[in-house]
Amino acid sequence: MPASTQLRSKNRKTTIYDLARISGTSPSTVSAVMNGSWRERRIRESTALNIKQVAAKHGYTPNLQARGLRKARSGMVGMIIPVHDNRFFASLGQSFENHARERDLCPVIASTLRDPVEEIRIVKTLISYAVEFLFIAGATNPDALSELCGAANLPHVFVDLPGKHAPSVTTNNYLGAELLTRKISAPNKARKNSSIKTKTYFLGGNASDHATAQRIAAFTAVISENGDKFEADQIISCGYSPDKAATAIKILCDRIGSLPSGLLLNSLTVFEGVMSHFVHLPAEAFEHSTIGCYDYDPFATFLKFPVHMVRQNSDEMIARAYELIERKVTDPLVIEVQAELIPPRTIHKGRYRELG
Amino acid sequence: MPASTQLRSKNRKTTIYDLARISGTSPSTVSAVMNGSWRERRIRESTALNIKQVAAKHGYTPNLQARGLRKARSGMVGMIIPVHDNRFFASLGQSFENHARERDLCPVIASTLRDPVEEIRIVKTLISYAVEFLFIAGATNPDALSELCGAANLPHVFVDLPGKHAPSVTTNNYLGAELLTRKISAPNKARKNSSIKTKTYFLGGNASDHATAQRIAAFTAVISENGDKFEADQIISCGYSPDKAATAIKILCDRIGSLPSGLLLNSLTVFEGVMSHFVHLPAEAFEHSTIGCYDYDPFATFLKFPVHMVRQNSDEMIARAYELIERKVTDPLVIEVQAELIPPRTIHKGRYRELG
DNA sequence: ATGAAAGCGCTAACAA
DNA sequence: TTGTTAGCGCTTTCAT
Repeated sequence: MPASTQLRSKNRKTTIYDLARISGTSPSTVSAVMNGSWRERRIRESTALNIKQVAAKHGYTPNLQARGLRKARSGMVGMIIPVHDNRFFASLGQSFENHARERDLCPVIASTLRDPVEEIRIVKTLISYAVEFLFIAGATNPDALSELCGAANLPHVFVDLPGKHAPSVTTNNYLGAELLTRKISAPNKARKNSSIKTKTYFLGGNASDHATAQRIAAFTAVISENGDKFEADQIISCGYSPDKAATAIKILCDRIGSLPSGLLLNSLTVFEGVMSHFVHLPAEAFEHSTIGCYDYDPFATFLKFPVHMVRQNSDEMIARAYELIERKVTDPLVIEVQAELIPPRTIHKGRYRELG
Repeated sequence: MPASTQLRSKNRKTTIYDLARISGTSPSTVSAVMNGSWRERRIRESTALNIKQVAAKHGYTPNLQARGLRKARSGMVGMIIPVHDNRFFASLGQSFENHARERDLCPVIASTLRDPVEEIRIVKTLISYAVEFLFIAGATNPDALSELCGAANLPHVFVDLPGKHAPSVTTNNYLGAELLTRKISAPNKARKNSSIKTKTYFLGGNASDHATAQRIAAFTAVISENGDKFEADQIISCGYSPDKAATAIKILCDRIGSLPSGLLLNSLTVFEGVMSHFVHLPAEAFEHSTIGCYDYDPFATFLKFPVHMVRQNSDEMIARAYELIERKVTDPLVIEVQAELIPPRTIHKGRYRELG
């Protein structure tokens, strides 16, 4: 076939120049029509309509990289989370995305697997893609990330784990843990004068991480205010992995000869590990024990023994984070969102009701 | 301050031109150094080193939009899923991301909320951002998406729910449901001659969706092969919402006067809804009933009554999908990945063991 | 071993 | 009401 009638390469996508040529107009007119600014450019309705039809017919899609390059804003917004495969972070991600779409932004969610090196690499990548702002959830090294963002002039807010150099939205860990500890230690008071041991334990997490530290503070405060003596061995920070938790609970049970009267599990993964030990215990073992978990899984509220859970309000956290961004807040203030206590719904205990 | 010494606007980011000026070299040299192609361009090691230092000092980050525009490939890869907040899809997302990072690609995961219109909008957006390929999980309208991708010359593979115009990786729904149905209907045979009702029910999902259809086919096949008569009322497709499931199970229990002897729940959300009814039932109600669920939650395996679960192998599904992309497969072949049967680990029934 | 210059597709002055 | 044109920051021949 002669060069003059050669078809455009099957692989090259239609551009505004093609559309301009085909519709007998100019690239800038097409541009205005395609990006919706044609009314204020006073382009005739008929022209716009025609161009739109041509565009549809040729399956035109705008090149957002080119647009982003030119406008120096990409239309993308970023969020980093430790993992997708976790109820809490998945909810945060879902909320982030819903809010982004309401604003016609393209959400990009990346997971860091809690690796500080990867975390930095990912933030650099997002900066390179010119995301317009960044939410940072569960950062391992908030300050380093703030520095990166600062250099790139990138507005950012911390979620869940706070940072010192940008605004943060966190759960009110202290209050949540306080309420939870009351639930699991309250029954102890009742049998204060009985022969039953009344010691309550906190299991899981790293005492050095901010959220855990706050929860431990609340835990010890509640224990102490009962007049009970608080001992250091009541805190067992064995990390978050199910395996570590399984080992830790086994050792504890062996040592004290029974389940503790109260047990606060610091995450679902910890709970999962603990369950793999519980499976070996007889039903009676749970009679004088109350379990609480800081985090929520619907099925965990339906176990044989009552479990008090805390559900974080991920949607409100994200809503607040957007507010901070939109108000252009950059001071390192911390907004605390309240978590919700979910009562046990243990089956075979009569009607569905709050046991706590 | 005189214009000549004016500092660059705090807001403008450093470019290769700045770096070239500062290091006394040229943009193309800087470009080669920054994108790693400097060895084959035979740039002196010392030059490269110097440029790298200058870049680091000025906090340079490449503009990936510009690079993408120029190279006509963005370095991003896309995946759409119905929701983030779901164990299975979250796992798929996590695997997708891990594999992408291994290949130095930037993963973009977007959720459609099972809305066909949103689904199309999102794919168009990803096309506009020039993602290099697309994984489509749980599509509501696979064919429309294939058409879009085809027009944009975008390689894509379907995951979970297959498409007709591109390769797919699905779970072997038939086999999974077959195994599961055997588990929950096997006990019935044992009491074949007793007075206990032996009817087994399938609850949840939409009979029209591909995965559910396959599972129902397996379910009916297993039921029938026992010589039991199969009746249409044994399939209750009430959708996926917990509320609908709660209502459906209540109606069923009221109608037959007890729990069915076997019950296959088609998703975790369905199971969740069913639980909110179970909570009203006495312990004895479960004695002659076996429950199975197509999907997995660790805590659901620890309930008072035994629950057989199916866990889909999300990581292998994603690995296969990458293989298809990398082999440039475009034929609509379907690869089936096998799901795993997870036995109950009900507590208070003796040692941790497989009950099934 | 390095530099100059064209151009990726788009937007936004500025012209007309 | 519409067209012309100069870049956005980068890669990539082609020179040197």
